Amino acid sequence: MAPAAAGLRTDFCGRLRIADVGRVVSVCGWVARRREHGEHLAFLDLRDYTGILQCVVDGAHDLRAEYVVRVTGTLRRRPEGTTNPSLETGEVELHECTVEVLNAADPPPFSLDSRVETDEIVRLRYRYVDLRSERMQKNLRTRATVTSALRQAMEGNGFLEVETPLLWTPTPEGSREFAIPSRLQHGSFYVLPQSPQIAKQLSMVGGIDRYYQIARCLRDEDLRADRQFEFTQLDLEASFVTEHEVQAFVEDAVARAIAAVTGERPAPALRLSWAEALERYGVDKPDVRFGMELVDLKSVFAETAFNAFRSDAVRALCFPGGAALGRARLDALVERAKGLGAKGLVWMRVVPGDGGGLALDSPVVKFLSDVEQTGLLTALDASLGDLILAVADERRRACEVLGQLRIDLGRPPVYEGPWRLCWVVDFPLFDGVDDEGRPQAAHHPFTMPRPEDLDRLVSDPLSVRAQSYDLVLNGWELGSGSIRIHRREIQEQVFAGLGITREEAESRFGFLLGAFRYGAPPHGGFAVGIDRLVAILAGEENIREVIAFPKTQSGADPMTGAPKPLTPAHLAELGLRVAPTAGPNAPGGARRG
RNA sequence: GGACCUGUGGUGCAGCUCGGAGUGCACGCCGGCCUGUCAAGCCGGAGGUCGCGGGUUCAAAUCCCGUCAGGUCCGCCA
Repeated sequence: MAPAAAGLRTDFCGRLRIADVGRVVSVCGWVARRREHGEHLAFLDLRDYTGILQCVVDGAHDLRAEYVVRVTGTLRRRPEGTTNPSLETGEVELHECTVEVLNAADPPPFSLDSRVETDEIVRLRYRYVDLRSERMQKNLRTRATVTSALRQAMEGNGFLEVETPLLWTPTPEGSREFAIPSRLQHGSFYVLPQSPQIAKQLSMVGGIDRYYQIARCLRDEDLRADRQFEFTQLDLEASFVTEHEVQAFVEDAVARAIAAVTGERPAPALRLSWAEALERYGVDKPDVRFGMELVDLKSVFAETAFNAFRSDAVRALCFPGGAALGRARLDALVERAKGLGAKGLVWMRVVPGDGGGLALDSPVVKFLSDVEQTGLLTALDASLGDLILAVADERRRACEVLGQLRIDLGRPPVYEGPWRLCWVVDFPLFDGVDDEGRPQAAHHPFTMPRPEDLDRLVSDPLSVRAQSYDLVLNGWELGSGSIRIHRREIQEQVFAGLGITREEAESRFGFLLGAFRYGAPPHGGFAVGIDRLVAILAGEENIREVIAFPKTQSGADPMTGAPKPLTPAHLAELGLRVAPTAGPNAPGGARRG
């Protein structure tokens, strides 16, 4: 819990209470605010990470915001009528104070007051100041609470923490890797690991049995609100387990982390197959906190005369209260659907009908029979004032477009509880084909197919299901995992399915395939995105808010100025020459300061 | 690679549609007054290449083009 104060101070600002009245205490911190009342009275709000304490000081002190000071005085109960219920220390104050300025400070570049939302680039440029804010203090402490709970859970389940290399070997395929030039072998490179995937599998061959690591992963892909170049995963792998045991370990760890922050263990995770998630929610990371599920209307429109609905599939959803949307808003929805790849979008308002029933208001209603209209309303369980959105298209596209519209229209902020964990299982082994018609690995090429689907690996690869699974929290993908292939002949079949030749496989993953000859146990694992988990628990929609020193969307660090050009001497030492077309970072190129 | 939004004293905003003197608000900053405040209060003051470049115009923060930076998203993230 709270550490004992030591060194220059006897106490922390935010922890002093009525019970401490009469004690002579020393506190240290930053000047949060001062209120001066002439030459001989001023109030000084002193801030450390625990909170704020009011100190009554002689007005003659030259104290400014963010000065670092040590205050020694006697704690007393505040005079009648001057308590401040909005402070945890609001019943007490420090008086007869001696103030030592440990360090003066320039005025801060922005207010640390939580009421003012400062532009993020300013906060990032002066991140060391921003970190003093209540928000960042709380977020980083939430993060530490989460990682601590995850470690405890993993160790409680017998997992061994093992570190894996940051300087790894290129394994083309997958996400783009950051390259590190070798000084000792010019022209050769390490890469930073996009995850410790292969290393942890090798640890299983090595008899570690249960491995975990709070691991930094690095991917040179474009950044997003929920994606940074470098991010942190709870990475784990276990031997002699089925996917159910892996999921139980993961769910226990995540539930404990949630409980450590919220005080409450979440309900057990739902389980959905990938196919069911797509059918009901139109995405592979369903947000099951709200309804608006997708409905199959194919049977309603089996014989329809409406050409647009004579399609491979007709899916719809019902947006409660959406009939109030104006025409401009509806047109925007149609455009959104087209932007997502749909041929079109049909909207229908549910309005009062003759004789007290329900009717549809839509440009296409004249093409629909009475039976179809009734069937539609029944299938969607629509009520007066709702808006029905329908897409007719190829099945998967219809589902995916409506799934996105469902999120656009109905989704609460990610951090709004309840915490609804959801396993999505039975992913396909391959997901579509590449430009040359070869199947693409949906997860990664070491994922074990379902045994009953093995015989279709060559004849019908796209129908093969994998022993892989994702964990979803409130519509955010928290992580994914799988049972791995541990037998060489299955691995070769999957490589064959992916169009990877024996020679290619040997050059890319030869060391892994070699290892598998020497007694690889059945094994599987998972990785949990800690930044995302913490962001949700901290009530943030952006993982930058739970990372001490994040990068901007263009991959820059406004505080340090990284990335920067290397000196010619440094480049020469690494045996590198920057191509003249490399842009502003090239030697001699323009570069802002 | 693409779409959309944003850029105005240190900070947060208004001004931009419909061009007319850097005009305004709040916080902060500097100076003065003030012995119970807590977003203290009162008085005075300083502080601006309106992101940058070009164009249109008698005249541009405002209209047009380009560019840079930040954000959200698509592509991308096995």
